[in-house]
Amino acid sequence: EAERYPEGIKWKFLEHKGPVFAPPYEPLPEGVKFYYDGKVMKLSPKAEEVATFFAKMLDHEYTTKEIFRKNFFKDWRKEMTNDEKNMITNLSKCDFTQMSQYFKAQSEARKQMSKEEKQKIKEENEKLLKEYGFCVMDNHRERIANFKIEPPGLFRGRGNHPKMGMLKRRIMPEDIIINCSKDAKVPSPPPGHKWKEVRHDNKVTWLVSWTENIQGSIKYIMLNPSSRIKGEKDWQKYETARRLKKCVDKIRNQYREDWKSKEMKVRQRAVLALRAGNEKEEGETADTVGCCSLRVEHINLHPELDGQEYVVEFDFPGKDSIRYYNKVPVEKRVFKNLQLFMENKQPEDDLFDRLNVTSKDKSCQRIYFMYTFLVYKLTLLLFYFFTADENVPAKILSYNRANRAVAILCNHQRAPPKTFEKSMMNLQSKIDAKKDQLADARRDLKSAKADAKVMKDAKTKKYRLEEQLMKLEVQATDREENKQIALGTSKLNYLDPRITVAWCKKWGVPIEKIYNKTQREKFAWAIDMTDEDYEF
DNA sequence: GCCAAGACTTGACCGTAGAAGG
DNA sequence: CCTTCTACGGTCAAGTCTTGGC
Repeated sequence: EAERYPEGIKWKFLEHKGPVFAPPYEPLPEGVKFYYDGKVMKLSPKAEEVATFFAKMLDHEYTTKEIFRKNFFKDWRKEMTNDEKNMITNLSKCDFTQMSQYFKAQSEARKQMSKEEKQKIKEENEKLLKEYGFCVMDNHRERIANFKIEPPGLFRGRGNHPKMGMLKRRIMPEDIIINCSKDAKVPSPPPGHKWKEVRHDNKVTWLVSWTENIQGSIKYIMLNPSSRIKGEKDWQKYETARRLKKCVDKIRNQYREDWKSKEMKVRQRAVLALRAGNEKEEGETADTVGCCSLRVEHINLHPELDGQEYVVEFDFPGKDSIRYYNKVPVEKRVFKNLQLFMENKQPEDDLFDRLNVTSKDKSCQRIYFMYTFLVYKLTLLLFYFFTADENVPAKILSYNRANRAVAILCNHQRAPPKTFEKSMMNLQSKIDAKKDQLADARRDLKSAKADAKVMKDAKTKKYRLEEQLMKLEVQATDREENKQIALGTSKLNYLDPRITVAWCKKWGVPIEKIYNKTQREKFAWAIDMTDEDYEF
């Protein structure tokens, strides 16, 4: 309901306190020794700090990887004095165990702190949040998402990242660009320091930015998802998806026609159907692909497989190097086209070689709406799975099942929780105990026939136990089905929250059962505007 | 018109507060 | 009340998509 701004203008007034910097390095106590080639060695403060980054990760698999060790050692040497450089020439001769043990002891001590000490820390955090965690954007006090600057450490790329282990340097005020409005009070840099720049750009949403040294990319401090500026954008996303709903059939018919096109490029575009997977700089990042950047080696074609015709077998590393493996039956025309695209190519050649994903080719534009399409498709899918069970736990199960169907489609997997089996067994024994109780209650009820009051009590008890048992059983089903599925991403990013809100209202499910506090804050706009007849 | 830089969204992972269980 | 477990939220890497400068 707030005033709309002209195209591109994101705000008129913006004031904040600037970022919170990582705490300065605290040198190790005298007693904690570092050994090189079996001999004690006192490191210079800079070299010591970088050494502690490695020591802190000693138990992690990263420190066994060759690329990680090589990158770390190279960057570590840059921080050493000449003497240290001459002395320390082999990482394998470095002994970080005392450092590592010291940090473990510290974290143990933190756990053992008294209630009062923990309370004190909590209060300090709250104070910091209160002071730096909010800004004023136009007429609202808004929560900032990440007001703390990322501390220095070793870069942890995912998958086979060529830069893993490199030193992520400490960010100083001199690296920081502050963005605020001209009429706002400019945050003051820490004493003795200056900001790199103060600018007043209301065509962007960020408050603070800096350039990180690993990829040379820019990092930002922005607002929380609960903020107006994020909420409006989110809302807009779902509105675009709703508009897509109106023309999706036309688009589909068009690309089905294009499967027959004389022009290879048009065919490729039509088989691809949507755009995902930008080009990446080789050697700068892990080797992962999206559908535009699929290579011949990532698919296998089976004219027949397990009783199905025209099956495409996908096997490729996707975002975060998560493996995508799936066998998908496709229409004959798609299959034949894929065969054509693979002809006379090497495994490492691009499957869709005629499409330039970065080009502004107008004829390709209509397929350039990856999120929109996902949002559209997934929201419909959620809707499709909704059912109306009579009790609330069963309704929630059915909601989660719908959510799960979406997550599976998106390949949102998770490693089963470490304690999964155990917690499942615990739950099962609770169910068994409940069943025993219920059997007892049923027996009591039978033998209570004579006395009306006793019988009434027994009935209530039986009913209550049945209710509790049902809840436990539903919980067990839900947990079992969710073993390897991560619901968060699809719930937070792809499913129109208004559908969820409408569903909750329609079936009398409290919204807190579906969205936790953070999620309710993020979707406040949807909760406010939606009634039970909302249609996507 | 191209494309690198910039902006913004998505996503896995991890530590821990606080709920649940004993 | 103490211990155990798990959901939550923070963190930051890794994507997508837009913009602006040449």
